[in-house]
Amino acid sequence: MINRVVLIGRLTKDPDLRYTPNGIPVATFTLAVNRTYTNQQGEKEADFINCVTWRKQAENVANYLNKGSLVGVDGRLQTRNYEAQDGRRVYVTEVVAESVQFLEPKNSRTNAPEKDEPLPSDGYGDPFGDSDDPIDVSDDDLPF
Amino acid sequence: MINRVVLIGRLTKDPDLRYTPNGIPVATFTLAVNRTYTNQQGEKEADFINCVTWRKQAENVANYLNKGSLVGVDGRLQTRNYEAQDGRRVYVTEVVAESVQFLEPKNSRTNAPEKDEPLPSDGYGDPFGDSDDPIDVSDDDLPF
Amino acid sequence: MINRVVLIGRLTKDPDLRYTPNGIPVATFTLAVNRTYTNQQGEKEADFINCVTWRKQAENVANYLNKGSLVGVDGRLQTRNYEAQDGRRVYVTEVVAESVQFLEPKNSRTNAPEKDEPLPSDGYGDPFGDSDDPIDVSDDDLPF
Amino acid sequence: MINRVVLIGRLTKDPDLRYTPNGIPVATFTLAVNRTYTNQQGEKEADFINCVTWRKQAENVANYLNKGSLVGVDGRLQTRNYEAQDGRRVYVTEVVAESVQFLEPKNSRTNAPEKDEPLPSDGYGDPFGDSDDPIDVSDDDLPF
DNA sequence: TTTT
DNA sequence: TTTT
Repeated sequence: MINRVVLIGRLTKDPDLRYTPNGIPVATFTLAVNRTYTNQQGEKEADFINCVTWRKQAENVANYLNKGSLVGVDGRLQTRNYEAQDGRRVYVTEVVAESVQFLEPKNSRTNAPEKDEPLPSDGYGDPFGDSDDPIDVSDDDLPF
Repeated sequence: MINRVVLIGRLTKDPDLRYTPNGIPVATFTLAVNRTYTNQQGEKEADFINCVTWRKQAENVANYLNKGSLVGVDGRLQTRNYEAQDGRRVYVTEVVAESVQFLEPKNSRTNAPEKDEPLPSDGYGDPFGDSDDPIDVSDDDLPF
Repeated sequence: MINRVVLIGRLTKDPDLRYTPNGIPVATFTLAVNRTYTNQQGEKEADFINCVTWRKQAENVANYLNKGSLVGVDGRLQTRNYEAQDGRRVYVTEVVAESVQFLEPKNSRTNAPEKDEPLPSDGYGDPFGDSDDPIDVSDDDLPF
Repeated sequence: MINRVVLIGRLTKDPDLRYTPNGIPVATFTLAVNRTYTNQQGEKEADFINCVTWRKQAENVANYLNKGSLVGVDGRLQTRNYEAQDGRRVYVTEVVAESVQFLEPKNSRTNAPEKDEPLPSDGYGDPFGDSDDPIDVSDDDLPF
């Protein structure tokens, strides 16, 4: 069925690069997408949208983007859920970025090798949290 | 900035119609959007995407759609957060449906007047939950 | 660069299935996409958009769709130009349908074998015209 | 019905600003959208897509963009046709840009007052040609 | 050259 | 908490 998302926005922080147990690169990042309308209080004028990308694209994202980079994303919406430490079920809606277009002159990141840590052996965790909650996602679930 | 979502899917249950304190209709519904690829286990083959729509469109959705209805949605992604009963902050990503296209022969719902209950006076609550958590959204935040 | 089109509309006539010299199936069809606004005269209330699709998708389109079928299309815009019989250059803007979603209960076409004629040996012609103008498109130009 | 186009590309030349007989601004421009795939010959690697925009957006486009400017466009596909000088009917497919996002630091154009000539009194002509063919489009047909 |  |  049709499921299409197109966004232009800026990374709220440096992208996060990890690897599945099988060695497939996964990059996650959050886009701030400014709204066109302004509310009366002038507050909450952006949406913050979590994105995931895989393989070569993931490596490019990690190598060439950083906090503040302007990008275009073409992808699709995905929902998943996982069990948090406290046993609650957490529901996640995120964009799987099939293509990421860099909209600024190349500005290669200074290497941040601490980002290249492997994933926990049983999944890719909560890619947008600070914790490392394992979740039930394996290589079999890779979207492409 | 560009923020565009287009979906085709089926309502997972009847839409929910409420009203803001100022009397503006808000309908919420969840779309099951089947994925094109199939994972090896044959499991989790759909995404479940929460949608909101306002005003006339909200009333049409409530009047003409029900569980299982096939629709096309053109809209944008929105993020919000609100405080749950237990004090945790809950982050929500949903689609604001600017237009909803009905893709099946009209099949007017039998009236379900219990759906037309007003919202709590301080916001439109957690539109996708069963509870009535008030959240800090007022008429000033209406997207159009 | 980002180039994305999503449409819902009805086929203005039966799709046209041809083959490149190398045997790759190409289906073309035109979608009538009704406009949401109505002009004062009530005239010209639809856009008529030419679409192309390739390979397996082309065969499915030819086998399962006909005049009046309702479909969703996810694809991209493409421009090409070719020389007409009278020497003029003709510019074409069309949608390359990467995915076509059938939105109506299967209603398998009665076979129309005269549609399955091969393309002229030097290209796929003007797929939306009645003539068979050869154009400078070869298998090398296939978009996927 | 759903009709959505999102593009990122560069203006192939300065935008063209005109006015309808009723004084409504119309800007036209062509976007070069680079393809992601490369054909074997390395030729024809972009699509050239005609766009129209109206009113305030038209004036902004004319004031702030020029040849080479990078923009994002969110809009819809439109088809029209008009009679050429030689009596042939010309079919046009173009994008009505509902929003145009400037993707480069402001670089205000030097005024090009010769662009601000009014339209012929009976329509907005062939906005992408060099000629001034009148066509049967009046203010009544304005899309918004 | 246009669909329900 | 999920639709055909």
